[in-house]
Amino acid sequence: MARTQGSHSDITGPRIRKAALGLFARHGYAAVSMRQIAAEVGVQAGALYNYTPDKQSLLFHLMHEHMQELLSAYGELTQPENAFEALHQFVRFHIRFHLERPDEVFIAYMELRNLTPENFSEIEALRRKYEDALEAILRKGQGAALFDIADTKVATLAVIAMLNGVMTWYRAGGRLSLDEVEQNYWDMVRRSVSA
Amino acid sequence: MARTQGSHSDITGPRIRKAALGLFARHGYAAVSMRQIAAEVGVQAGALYNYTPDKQSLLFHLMHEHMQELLSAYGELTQPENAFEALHQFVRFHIRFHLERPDEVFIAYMELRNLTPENFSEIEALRRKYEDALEAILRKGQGAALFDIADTKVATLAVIAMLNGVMTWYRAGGRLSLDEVEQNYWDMVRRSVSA
DNA sequence: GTCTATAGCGTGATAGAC
DNA sequence: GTCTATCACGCTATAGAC
Repeated sequence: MARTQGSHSDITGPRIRKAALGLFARHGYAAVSMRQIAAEVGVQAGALYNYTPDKQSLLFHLMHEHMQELLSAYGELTQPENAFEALHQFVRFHIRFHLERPDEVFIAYMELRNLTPENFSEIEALRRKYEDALEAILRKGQGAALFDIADTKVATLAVIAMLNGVMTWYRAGGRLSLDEVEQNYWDMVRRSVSA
Repeated sequence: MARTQGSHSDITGPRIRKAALGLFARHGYAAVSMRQIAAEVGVQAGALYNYTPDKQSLLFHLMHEHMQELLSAYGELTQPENAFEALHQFVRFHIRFHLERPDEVFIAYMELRNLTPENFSEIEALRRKYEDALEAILRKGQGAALFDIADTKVATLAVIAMLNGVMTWYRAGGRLSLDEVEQNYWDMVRRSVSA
């Protein structure tokens, strides 16, 4: 399987990131060595440094790309005028997007402390932008008397935390279908903020 | 500060666990060395092995003790007959207990993958017992028509996930008092499951 | 019970051949 | 672009003096 010689600039890079993604998610950034990543790709450890200046950049790249994709995917949705519908769309989007990327999500939440301070700030800013999108919906619905929320910031974080919980237990092919899961969470989120 | 000789069997053990707790919470189990823990306690690395057979046992001990305390503290509460009141008590207990032990909670959630399979199973069983306590409340309230829940298992995990979210942002002395935080979350939890 | 010293190994990253 | 070889260092855990 693994070639021992030759040029693969176009495919080795993605394969390294994919291997790092899986290993970081499974064992944690600090517990994974560059040699392990190289072995999974089928190259020697030194070859990795043709694609990343260091291990930290590998982690940052994965997290940054994930957050950018999250924001751009959500940004492409057309926002319903009605805040109630907008919240419904957010809930469905959040669950579906995150369940499709378990490794990326896991890393984005668990490995924040292994980023350098500069890298941490950058990722944190992106995460904040996503939270702000939800908070804007809650504020709008509160203004329209659709919602009854004591504190929109707390509610924003509570809703996201509740939705993130689905990652810890949902497995495709389990007792509940994805649609049923979405319906379950939407029922709870809707009622938790409704007037 | 650090003694260089002498006997301290009665105090060094707890100090090691306390140092490990803080370092594991801040930097992660895999990223913390026995030398770092020893330095914080003020002894040499070799001395740690008078108190723990290895690093893994240190982690397991911290997580196991935390889960035991959680279960015993909750078990000491007198359970209200009314499921609505029982849920209210659970929410307040969960928030208060967890906010009092940020390091222990952080480790209990983040370091599960760094446990050996045997140790993982043991911790997981304790966590499951705690979840079962909440699920029993939801089932009881559902039976009494106090709650309207599509799936009690999903609701159990959703409520705990929502409540755990408070750990990521609450800081004593911040904008909201502990009582206000409890009230906010209780409002949301109550409505999310109410008939 | 703590120390010093060290065994045995793994780490991230680099140099130079091909 | 990948290889082999290596540097310089850190790691867990142990041995034996005190």
